[in-house]
Amino acid sequence: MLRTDAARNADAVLATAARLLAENPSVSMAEIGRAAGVDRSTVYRRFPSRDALVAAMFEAKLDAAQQAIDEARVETAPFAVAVHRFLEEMIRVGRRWPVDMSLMLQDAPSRARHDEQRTRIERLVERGIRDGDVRGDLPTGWACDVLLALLDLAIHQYEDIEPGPAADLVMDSFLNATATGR
Amino acid sequence: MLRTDAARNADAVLATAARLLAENPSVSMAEIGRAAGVDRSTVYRRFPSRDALVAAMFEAKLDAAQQAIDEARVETAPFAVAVHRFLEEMIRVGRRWPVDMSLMLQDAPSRARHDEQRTRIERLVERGIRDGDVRGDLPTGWACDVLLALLDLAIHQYEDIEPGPAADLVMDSFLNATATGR
DNA sequence: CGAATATAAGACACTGATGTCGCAGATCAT
DNA sequence: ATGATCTGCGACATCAGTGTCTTATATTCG
Repeated sequence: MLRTDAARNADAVLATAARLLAENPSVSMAEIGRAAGVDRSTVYRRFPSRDALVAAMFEAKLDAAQQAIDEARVETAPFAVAVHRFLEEMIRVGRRWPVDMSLMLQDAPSRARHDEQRTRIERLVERGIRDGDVRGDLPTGWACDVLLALLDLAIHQYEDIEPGPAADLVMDSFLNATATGR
Repeated sequence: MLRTDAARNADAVLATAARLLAENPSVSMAEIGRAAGVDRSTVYRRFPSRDALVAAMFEAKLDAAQQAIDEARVETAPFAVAVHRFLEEMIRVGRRWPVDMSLMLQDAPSRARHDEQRTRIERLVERGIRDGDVRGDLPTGWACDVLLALLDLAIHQYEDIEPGPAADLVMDSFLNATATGR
């Protein structure tokens, strides 16, 4: 078990890494450590390599995303409710872990988790199509991609809007963008 | 004046750099050269430094974008026509130069050009709001950001859709997402 | 308090990328 | 064809980042 100060440092390093890597994917371990208020050697003590740090950070983000999707009950809640809960929680997650998942290139285990989470959202949107809430005459995946693109927008470029209202906004644009005629 | 083979090599290096940098912002000069079919020293012969190569590549992309915006007559053509022409041409530009403009961080002159181009699109969307084609009750810039986010989607994730139909799709989602009630 | 654990600081070897140079041979233009 | 230009190849110095190690000091916690 980690001592409390050591655990606090490890958390700070992870959060700082997410923040710096979001802006510059090739930040050095020294810079991450400095920004987190610890020495470079301390970073290496907790994470044996740069890759290990990056992987751990993605795991932390994936954990948070997992919880958000689970709590949104995307498989069982009514469509609109599920989408909105997913959006609001994911806006929080995305802002706490601003790093983009596309940096996680061929990290097999993390990629599998990420793909699985994405699949659950795809299924949610497909349910929206079956229920008549979303148009079905669009290219496969388009509605889902639009939803996620709008989500990214709300996360990174409208940070002054609180998660709740931001989710409202994304939801509104998404439903209109992919609305059925009825 | 450059000899024709030298010019062809320079073009290949620029295009290859855009492609590789899009996937990995820290590709080496050697890798870019190899992918472009020339030696590392040839890359350095044409571009005195890595930064110079990256800057030249962004300039090439900005030139193409400039032409697309000019030809779309975004200030004078009817709103829907201007938007569609802009989208279709920018899809071509974005696919030929897949690198993301956010990598161009503090390159002052290029950034100014980019900001200027973006401002012209913002003004186009504002005209759409004045004309009643786009809702005006959204946060400032939201409609424009949605348009550009959908454009990025069409450029990078639906490459099998031709520029024309892809522009139709983006246009449709954009107009619905930001539609006025009327 | 005192033992266990965490830390900063510095030295070190290693690697890979950058940028420069010279040269022999290939390629283009006229 | 022949002079000018371009190229690949290899060598080289330089630099920054990685990862390892040791040591002396600081912090936590029982």
